[in-house]
Order: sequence, then structure tokens, then C-alpha cells
Amino acid sequence: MILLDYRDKRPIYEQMVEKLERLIVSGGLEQGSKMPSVRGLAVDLAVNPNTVQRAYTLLEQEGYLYTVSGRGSFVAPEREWRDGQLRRVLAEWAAMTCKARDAGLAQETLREQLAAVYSRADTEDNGADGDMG
Amino acid sequence: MILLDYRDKRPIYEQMVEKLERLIVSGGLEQGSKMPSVRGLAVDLAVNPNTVQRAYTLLEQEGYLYTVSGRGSFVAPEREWRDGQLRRVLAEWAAMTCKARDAGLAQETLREQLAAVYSRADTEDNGADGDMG
DNA sequence: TAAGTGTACTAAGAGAATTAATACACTTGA
DNA sequence: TCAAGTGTATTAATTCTCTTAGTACACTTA
Repeated sequence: MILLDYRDKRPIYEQMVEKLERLIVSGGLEQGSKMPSVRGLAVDLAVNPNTVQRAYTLLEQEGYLYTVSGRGSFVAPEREWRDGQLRRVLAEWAAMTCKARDAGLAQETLREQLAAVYSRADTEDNGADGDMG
Repeated sequence: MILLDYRDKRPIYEQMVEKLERLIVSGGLEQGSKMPSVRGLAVDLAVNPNTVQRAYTLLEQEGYLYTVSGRGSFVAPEREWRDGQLRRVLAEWAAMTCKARDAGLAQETLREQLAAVYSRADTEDNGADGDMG
């Protein structure tokens, strides 16, 4: 199902979350389908069941899975995790905006930057080098 | 000069950075004046010189100090650190905005949120010199 | 040269984060 | 009812990063 990269410095559970998340978003796992059991996947990947459990818990918190105790974990419908995703990012963004406001940045400045970011919708990440002077 | 709080769970160097930063911003240390030497302050606070060194390095990166090897560290002029501060926060904010954009949030949504954040600027009333160009 | 300054490198210690071990609780079907 | 499957909780061992300390080096000035 997924493959672990042992050269990856991140913890196993984090790696699993990323890969499973990607798998779900890409449609590799159908909505409503049953996930492998905690123990099953643990054996499969040769890790401790608790590690799988941790990954599943995180995925559930993000809305990608839902769990029925005694039955198993299942892939959540897209609107569940998509909304959750957006909500989470928006909350984080608002917090950052508060911080910017408190630091003394003017609303106009941020509005300009906002427009700038959306005009260059090509680059990957890290729009850290803007010109503001 | 400053006083360490040993009940504070944060690392010493971080505490020092905060207190010295506050001291500089408040005008408690005059621009261009010489900071205590790394060893001097270390003895004064009963910590290792490297800890002071680390705090000074961070303060320098943030523009609060400048250093001349063999001579000492000095308080930087206000425009240095004020601009640096704003630039840093703005860069962080822009990065976060890129992330929000990539997650699929619409520009309109962020514009609304931006306005919302600035309309409830209630928690702090004083120190309202928001001149930044 | 000597005494002051900041700097670089390495290692020890502490604490948090990660993973493992184990026992418990729920659901289903024979 | 029981057995085999499932997720869950608690605690312990381990690993690892961060912080701090020790020490030696390099630069500036008098």
C-alpha cells in the first residue's frame, strides 16, 4: 500500500500521514472504503501498531478518516477532509495576520502583498523575498 | 542590566533575547552604545559565555545589534531593527499566504478575513503610532 | 606584548519526542 | 457464548534534538 523511506529523517508516523494523505487526495483510496487494520498495516510495514495508530489518529483529526471502534477505519468523503483542510489553513492564516497587525503592519500593505501573491500563482512556496523598501 | 527568571521554562538564551530586545525597543539602551561584553554579562548572570554569545548572535540577526570583532557589540540605530522586524513579519506572512493560496483558498476569502482581523483590533488601544510608510 | 573583545568547535547533560510493550474494550459471526 | 477481528489507553524504553558548558582560536587596541 505505501512504502517507508528509512533515509527520511522525519518520524515514521509523520511519513505515513503524508503518504496516506496523498493517496486519499489523489483518489488512490476510494471514499468509504476500509483502511487496512492497525495491526495489519503494522505487520505489513514492520512497525509497531501504535505507530500506525498514531498516524490514523492524526488523519482522523484532519478529517481524512473516520473510525468505528471494533469495526475499523474508513476513508472519509471528500467534502469532509477538503473543508477541514481549508478551515485549518484559514485559521492559521488568520493567526498570522493578527501577528502582522500587532507588529504594526498596515492593512494596505497586506492587501498589496495579497494581490501580489495571487498574481504570481506559479511558484512553489516561500514567497519570502518580496520588495517592501 | 537584566534579570533571569529561573522558573521560566524557556531556554536562557531565548529569555535573554526577549529581555534585551525589550530593553532596546523601550529605549533603555541608547543607540550606538556599547553592550556588555560576552564574558562580562556571562559572569554577571552566572551563565556560560556561549549562552550570551548565542543571544547576541540572534539579536544581531534581527538587527538589534551590530558587532565588531575584537571591539565589542553595539546597539543598532532604530531604523535598522524596526525595518528588519517589519520585513521579517511580512515575509512570514507572505509565505503563509502562499500556502493558503496553494491550499485552494480564494483571494476574496482572504480579503474578507483581512478586513475582519483589522476591524477587531480591540485588544490593544495604546501605543498607536502605526507609521510605516 | 598583554588584556580586552568576539568566534568556532566539540562534548556533556537534560528533556522532549518517538516508538515499543502490554492490557483493555468494542463488534461481529460462528 | 466464544473467538477472532477491530480500535484504544497506559506506561516504559529508547532515540534524538536542543541547550549549555568547556576550551582553544582570532582580532583590536593600548
